Amino acid sequence: MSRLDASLLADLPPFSGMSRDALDDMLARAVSFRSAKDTYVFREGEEAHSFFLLLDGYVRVVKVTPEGEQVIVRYIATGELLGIAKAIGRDSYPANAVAAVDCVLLAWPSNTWDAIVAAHPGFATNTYSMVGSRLVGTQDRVVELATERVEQRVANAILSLARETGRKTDEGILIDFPISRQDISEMTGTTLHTVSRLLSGWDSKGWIKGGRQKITLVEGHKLMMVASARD
Amino acid sequence: MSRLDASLLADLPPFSGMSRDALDDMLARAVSFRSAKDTYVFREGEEAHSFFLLLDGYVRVVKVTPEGEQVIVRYIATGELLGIAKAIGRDSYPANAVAAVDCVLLAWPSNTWDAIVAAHPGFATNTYSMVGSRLVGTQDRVVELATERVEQRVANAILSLARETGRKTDEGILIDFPISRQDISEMTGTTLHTVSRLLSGWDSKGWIKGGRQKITLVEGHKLMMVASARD
DNA sequence: CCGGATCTTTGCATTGTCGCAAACTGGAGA
DNA sequence: TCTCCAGTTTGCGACAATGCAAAGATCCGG
Repeated sequence: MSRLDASLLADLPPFSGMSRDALDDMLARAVSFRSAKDTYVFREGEEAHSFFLLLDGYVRVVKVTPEGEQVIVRYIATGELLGIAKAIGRDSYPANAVAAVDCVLLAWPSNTWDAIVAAHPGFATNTYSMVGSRLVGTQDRVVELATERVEQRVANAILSLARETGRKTDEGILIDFPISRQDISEMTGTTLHTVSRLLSGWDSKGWIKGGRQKITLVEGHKLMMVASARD
Repeated sequence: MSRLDASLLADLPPFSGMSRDALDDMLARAVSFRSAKDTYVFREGEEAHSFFLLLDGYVRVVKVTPEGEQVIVRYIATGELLGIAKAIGRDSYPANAVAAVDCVLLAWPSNTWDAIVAAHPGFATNTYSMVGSRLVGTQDRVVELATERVEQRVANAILSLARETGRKTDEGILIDFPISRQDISEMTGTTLHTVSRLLSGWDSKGWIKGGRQKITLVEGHKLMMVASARD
């Protein structure tokens, strides 16, 4: 396994404002590991033994209903924390985390949380404000689901994915991990059929470029019009 | 204004595990005030000058969309904290807070947050785990909106309200603040018409007892059947 | 390079929910 | 007590979105 260096962490939001020594200390307490595409990083209900930093890749956070329907709660991008149940006073994970691509992660045992927070108050502050952002973001999602139509929600989902995880190509902004119509439907509370109809419509207008588990945003402003249209 | 005693706080979740001296200290930093029914405790976007404890009453947390539609994010019950923007690294409130009935609150200036947290780590821990619960609860709400039908969501909303704020009467469990069909629709992402149809249907079956801004849950298990019906 | 699994597209019938309109009702204030 | 108004109920037509079904496209492994 390769040596890890504090400079890997220095630029990541969870560690902003922390000294090099502090980063070394954090790193010394962590274990690095890989998670292959489509394998679980952790599962809902499982005891929260660790919390994680995603060093490379993308992770899907998924909830499953009693009826077996899946809902994608969020995507975790490279550089973000996940599984921080202990930080919010829970001792089991509230959702499943699945690698959307081959991933590299750092793991800290949950029982080191208190010591880490005590030693690195800046890390604690960063983490709590991230939790706050997620709460606010999730509330916005509730508002969206409660008030907008499917078409608008799907447009918003694609715009968000492009913004947060987009990679520039010569055709437009490509969502840089495999994402199916089914995934989009699980993000927006609809069916893969409806998503497919919408995307193929936008594709034929040249606003996006679709493909198998692939979406390229070509004309973002057109989708923004769709997302905010009164009707 | 009446004298406040630390015993008022001792039994409330935000202060659990804190010493009498600590409670006195918290209380000494706070200001008590009243908020009449339908007045704002704070508004979305406003600078988060204070955070609050609801000593008596109920507060509605509401978001408004650009199109002017309202969404009720949550109800705050007696004994809960609200407006803790500073705790999660925000300097403005992310939603509106409106008194659902005449309320009594305590307010702490936001700039005392750091000092309070430093002096009372137990309070900080309690607060962060409350934020965590709200995040998990809000995520569950996303799952519900994404997968369940209106009928189930309305049933769930009533069951939750009855559980969290219900008062036992001879007819059943009464939601003990004025709540309109419109309010229920703004909690569940539907229209007051649809809510009215559902409630009057359940009323005629004897499962609930409706009234003007009033709902009494009579046969909770029947609503639970509705809430979890496959179809 | 072929076969099969997976993902996507599309047509059609069905329906849950909305939007509009109008009538009804109960309670607060004059 | 009467009046008025906010809140509630209900009918009906419209439509967005679903569910089902089948065909088409794309990729991966042998």
